[in-house]
Amino acid sequence: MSKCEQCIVRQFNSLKALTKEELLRISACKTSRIIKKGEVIFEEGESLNGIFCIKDGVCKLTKLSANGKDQIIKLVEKGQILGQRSLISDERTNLRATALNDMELCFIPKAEIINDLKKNNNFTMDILKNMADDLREADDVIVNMAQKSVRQRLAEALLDIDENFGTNPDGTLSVLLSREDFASIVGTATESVIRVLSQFKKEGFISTIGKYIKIEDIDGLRRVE
Amino acid sequence: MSKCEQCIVRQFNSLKALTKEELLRISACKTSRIIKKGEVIFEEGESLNGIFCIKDGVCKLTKLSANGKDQIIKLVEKGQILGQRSLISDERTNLRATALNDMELCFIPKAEIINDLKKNNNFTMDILKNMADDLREADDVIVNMAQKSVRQRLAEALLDIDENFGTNPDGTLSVLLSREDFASIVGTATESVIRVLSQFKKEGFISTIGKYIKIEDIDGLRRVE
DNA sequence: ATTTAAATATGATATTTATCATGTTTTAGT
DNA sequence: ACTAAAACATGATAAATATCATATTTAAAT
Repeated sequence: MSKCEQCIVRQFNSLKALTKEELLRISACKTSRIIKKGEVIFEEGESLNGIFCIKDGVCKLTKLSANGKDQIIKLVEKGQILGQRSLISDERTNLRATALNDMELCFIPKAEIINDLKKNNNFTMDILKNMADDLREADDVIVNMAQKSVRQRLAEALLDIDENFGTNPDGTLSVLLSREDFASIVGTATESVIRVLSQFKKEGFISTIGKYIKIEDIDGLRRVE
Repeated sequence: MSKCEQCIVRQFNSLKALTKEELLRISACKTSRIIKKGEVIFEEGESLNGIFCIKDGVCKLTKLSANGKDQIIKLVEKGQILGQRSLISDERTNLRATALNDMELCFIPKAEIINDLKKNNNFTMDILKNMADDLREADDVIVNMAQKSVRQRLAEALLDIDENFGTNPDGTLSVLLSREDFASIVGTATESVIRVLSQFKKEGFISTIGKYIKIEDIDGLRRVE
């Protein structure tokens, strides 16, 4: 089993605020898991009892709507932590996490880390900062959902993925999403996504290489009204 | 100037986690403000440098969209705290706060309370819990915006206000919002709100007394599809 | 009290988006 | 390599919602 102290991934999340001693203890009790693409990491309404540190891969966090459709609330990638809220309260998760590609996760039981949250103020403050950021992002999403068209939201989703998850060597977006996934981010019908993507292609904003999407005119996408 | 130690309002927010000594110090440095209906408490993008404890009244938190329309993200009432995020980071506010009725606020400078955040773990944990709750709520709003119709969202907005802000003695909703405010919560055009409210009236779900709305058939509203 | 402005209301119409139908392409499994 | 299933694509149409126009009512200001 690899050691947390030497794990690079930790630098990208709140665990960086832990002391060497705290890390050693966590390293000793953590368990590693391999999750295949499409597999569910945890279900909506599940009790987590710990946090996941994403060593590799990307997953989607979704919430089931009353109409039976899934809504993607957030994409989470390597370096980030899942299930922070399980540390704060005993509530169940409000989202389901599903792997978008093969993933490697480390699970740290709540019991082993809850004391650090209480005693290491740097750690707590870092988690607070993360939550504050998440909250600000959520506010932006709400405004976009409420005020922008499907076309605009899809353009922004593409830009967002480009900015936050980067591209492959050939310039295609590194996170591979189905049209249905895009629909679930944008909050629209799959057919609408397909139509708008076709338009974007005709307008020269994007191109496709196999299933992958490549942004060809980033300023064009930004200007979409 | 009234004293924080004796203030009932404090019981409803994170300040309840402070010790007697901490409260005394805060009480000595806080300033009280009266805000008239319609006045702006703080602007989007402002540096706050402290938190507001709402002693009386209700305000709306809005974000200006690219299309020039305001989106109401949240209503905040007596007992709650505004500007928690200013304690966590030095970032500017991402929302504007506007009084919906006459308000009484206490302002506590960041410098006086930031040490409590670092030293009093109960206080920090309570703020963390609040943020976690806000985040879960925001997730719900995102799903509703993305997946539900204007009719459903307006019905839920009415139910939400009824549940969280209560009613006047005559049964009308105690928070008075304009049709434009409702539009800004639901994320639709003012005319659409007016039309749907008229429908709800015809269907017997609500009635109006002057400008005030009264829910007549709460289960009917809940069943709106 | 009178005027003015703002909020509410409603109709007509345009635009956006969803839904249904159907066909094609791609992927996965044997 | 072949078959079934899933994903993608596109047209036709329906439904939801926005926009524009125009009254009417209510509130605010002098």
